[in-house]
Amino acid sequence: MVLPGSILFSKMTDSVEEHPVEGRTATRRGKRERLVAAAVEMIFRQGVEATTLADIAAEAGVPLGNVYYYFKTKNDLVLAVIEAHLAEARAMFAAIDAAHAAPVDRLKALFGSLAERSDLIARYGCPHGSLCLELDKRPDGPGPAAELLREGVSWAETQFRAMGRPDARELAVQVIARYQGTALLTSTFRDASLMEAEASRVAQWIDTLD
Amino acid sequence: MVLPGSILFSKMTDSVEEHPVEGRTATRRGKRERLVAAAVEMIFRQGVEATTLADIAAEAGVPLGNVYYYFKTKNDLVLAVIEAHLAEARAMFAAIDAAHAAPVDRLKALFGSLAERSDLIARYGCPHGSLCLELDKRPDGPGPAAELLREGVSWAETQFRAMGRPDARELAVQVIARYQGTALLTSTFRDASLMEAEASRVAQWIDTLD
DNA sequence: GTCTATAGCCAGATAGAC
DNA sequence: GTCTATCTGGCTATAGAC
Repeated sequence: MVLPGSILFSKMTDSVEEHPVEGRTATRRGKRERLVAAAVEMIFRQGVEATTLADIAAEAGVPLGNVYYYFKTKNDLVLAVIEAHLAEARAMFAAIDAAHAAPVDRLKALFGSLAERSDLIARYGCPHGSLCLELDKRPDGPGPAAELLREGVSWAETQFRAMGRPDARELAVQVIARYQGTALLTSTFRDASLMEAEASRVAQWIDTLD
Repeated sequence: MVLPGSILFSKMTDSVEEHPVEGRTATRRGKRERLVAAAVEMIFRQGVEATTLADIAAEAGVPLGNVYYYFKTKNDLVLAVIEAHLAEARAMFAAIDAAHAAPVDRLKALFGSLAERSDLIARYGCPHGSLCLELDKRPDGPGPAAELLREGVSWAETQFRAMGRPDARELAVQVIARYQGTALLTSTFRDASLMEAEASRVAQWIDTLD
């Protein structure tokens, strides 16, 4: 099965409008998207604080000053990054739902795709967890970043509930926590096999619940 | 059972030497320790990047410029913070080992004490995981911070091995990953009950392995 | 050993020509 | 809409009096 490429690996296409009725709109969309894609990439690799707007602008091939035409502040750009991750995550869950009817298969498919990314996770960790943890340290809390984890928990809860589990919520929290914790150890120890081993363990565990 | 207070909650005592044979040494030790304690606290709450030396100096009641008498760079101070956490973690494991002979009880004791800290974890997360994740984003990797997780994995591995489990290493990785992942969700959602629920689940799980 | 003042740098953000 | 040049502030780190 092929899942949609994560936003992390496939840069967003600089979609040139197919019918560029108005040149300005086409250009604007392209630059904005490139900036967000560059920000997603750089923040994934370096974290929010360590990534400068100059880094992002350079990666996107946009002059620094021009960034402020699209985003009033750095934080606005970070919010756009979170939105992009959210949209990507939702697309992935939708694709899994479309490809598999049984909740058991859906849950296994999720961990299968995570295992496929184990190399990237070993290098940079899970982008959702990283964002939540870093933004959580801010005075105003994680804010919208928390949605990144909530989305996964909700989706998993739906699957467990469809399996007839009354403890669906708890199981969903557990399965996401196991993934996030494994991602942390996988990246800290730079050992992709940890995530792969966890994926197969989760698959077995899911079967015992069915 | 009472475990030694974590470095996170009990500030290091500004130990005035009981026999201050030499005034200078006593003062120096006190200031250095206060700086490390303040750094541990501020970095736990705000993260490494967001914490300035001015923050730390103010918290410790030391003039900013004086910090450089004790630490050549900010990074040196961060290393001292990691060392302090390591020492604290080792002390905690030693205390558990001393209080319980059976590995099953030792593992349960660990999660019991983590559950007791659930409120603090709900606010700021696990300091070890936070440090690993943030420093992992640096060009040179997590460096010595990885020891923080390795220490826990090694200790857990020893317990599982004493239980006669040939898969002790894998089990140790799993149990630490479960804790770290739960800590992330606990702090992101500001819900201490997640950690408490996980602690009792782990206790049950440990029993099934015995 | 201690502390004040400040140097030097680099980030986010803005002004304004084009 | 685009881009260069620059302002402003805050941070790490140092100089040097005491």
